Amino acid sequence: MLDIRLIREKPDLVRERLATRGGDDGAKIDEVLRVDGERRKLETALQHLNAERRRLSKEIGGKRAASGATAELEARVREVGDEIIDLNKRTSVAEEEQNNLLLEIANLPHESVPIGKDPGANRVVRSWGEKPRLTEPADHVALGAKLKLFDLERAAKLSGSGFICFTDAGARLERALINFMIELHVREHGYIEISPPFLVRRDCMIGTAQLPKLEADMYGLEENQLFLVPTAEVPLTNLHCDEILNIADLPKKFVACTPCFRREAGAAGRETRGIIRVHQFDKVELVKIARPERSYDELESLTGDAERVLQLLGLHYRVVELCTGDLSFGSAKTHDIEVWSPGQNAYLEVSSCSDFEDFQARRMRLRYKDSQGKNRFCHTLNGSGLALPRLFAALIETAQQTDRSIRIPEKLQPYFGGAEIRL
RNA sequence: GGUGAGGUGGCUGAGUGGUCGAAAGCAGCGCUUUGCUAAAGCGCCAUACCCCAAAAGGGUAUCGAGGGUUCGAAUCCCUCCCUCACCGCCA
Repeated sequence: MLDIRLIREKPDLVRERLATRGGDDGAKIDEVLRVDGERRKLETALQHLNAERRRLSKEIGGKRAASGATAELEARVREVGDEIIDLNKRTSVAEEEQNNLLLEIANLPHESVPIGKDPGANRVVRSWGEKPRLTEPADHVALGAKLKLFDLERAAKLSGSGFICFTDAGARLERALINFMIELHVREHGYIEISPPFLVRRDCMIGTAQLPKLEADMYGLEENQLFLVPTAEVPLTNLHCDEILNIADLPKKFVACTPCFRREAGAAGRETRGIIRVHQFDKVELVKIARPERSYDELESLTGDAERVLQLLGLHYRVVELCTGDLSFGSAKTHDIEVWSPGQNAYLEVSSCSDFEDFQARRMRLRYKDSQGKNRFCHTLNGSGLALPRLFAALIETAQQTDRSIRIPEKLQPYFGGAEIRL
């Protein structure tokens, strides 16, 4: 969330930056400012009363020690106490109202982010490799069916539409990709491997800003108030919530592979063919907790770490810088990595590398002690490294041979235990 | 699931009704001593918020969370959450 002091001191700047996203968060700024003013008034009055009570209570203590009469004083304190209870309630209500508003206001886009309403204003910053020259390429659905790599019909029997059941060589290929990516990030990029819980508390979901806004997209377990993680970003980023880290320990770099659960409410009919958009998928996720000065350097290197996966697999991709209107709620700047899918004849988003600055850290009270001994909020970043089903689809489509067998990229062969897939 | 113990500052840990935002130690910062390092000595060192144009300064809250008792709560009572130990059950 945004710093209330920034909103107070530079409301116009905040409104202006928020307006570039295209939402109506600007209106919430007026609301927050109103509640903030009210809250502070209440708080000040409350503090005066508390001071009064302390003073009188101490006086009673002194008089009692000197065996003086205190009945009159006690009656006065009782009155003050009643007022305190009342004011306290009103202050808490205002505090909560302010906090709830702040939780619903999006992050400010970084100055370098191109201004624009929709994906049309996104900027391709670079691309790598070339589109493979294939004559009449089969798409992953056809390839998967022919080589029995996954079975969507049977998955639907188990769980309904939007679920994947990888089978045989397909399951092995997915596992090979996971191991390949995790090993790469751990051994060559210096990330610490984590195997986190897949169910998290509501607070965590608020911390990384999936909630309150995106509740309709999340799977939750009502009974015990836990949520299925929509991405490993949630447990990884929250790992150090409520902590004050040592500056020497930054940046912290984590990698984890977890299933990701998403309702995809309202996405019906869009990109839903095959395994491109599903309710559950595996994803290797990269998360960094960084000091603010290094934040944007860390974003560049994180993006590079994710790109490396595609380079080693020989898959053509491009990196797109999202415009202000396409930025997710909490992000200040985002690079999407899009791999080429010959079957769809389109680029598929396989990673979204974002810098949240202190937006998430403030929500989860994630701080570090700077060299002056002052506590400051960390910056948090994350990006997929990479999402499995789309990577899987792009890989088999790109690596297909004219007889519809698949040639496994050389770097992946040791993990897969073979050089090709054919029936 | 049952029983018991416990949750205090960056960490360890004392504190059972007022003068406690909290002893002591560790870590950190500054100074002194020193060829350098080490060691020693001295001092400083929680957070958030509010008031103030700002600085200086002042104030309030916070001892897991919420509620209660009381003139007054880290301290007493209740509820919840979490941790640990043992027992039961189970991959």
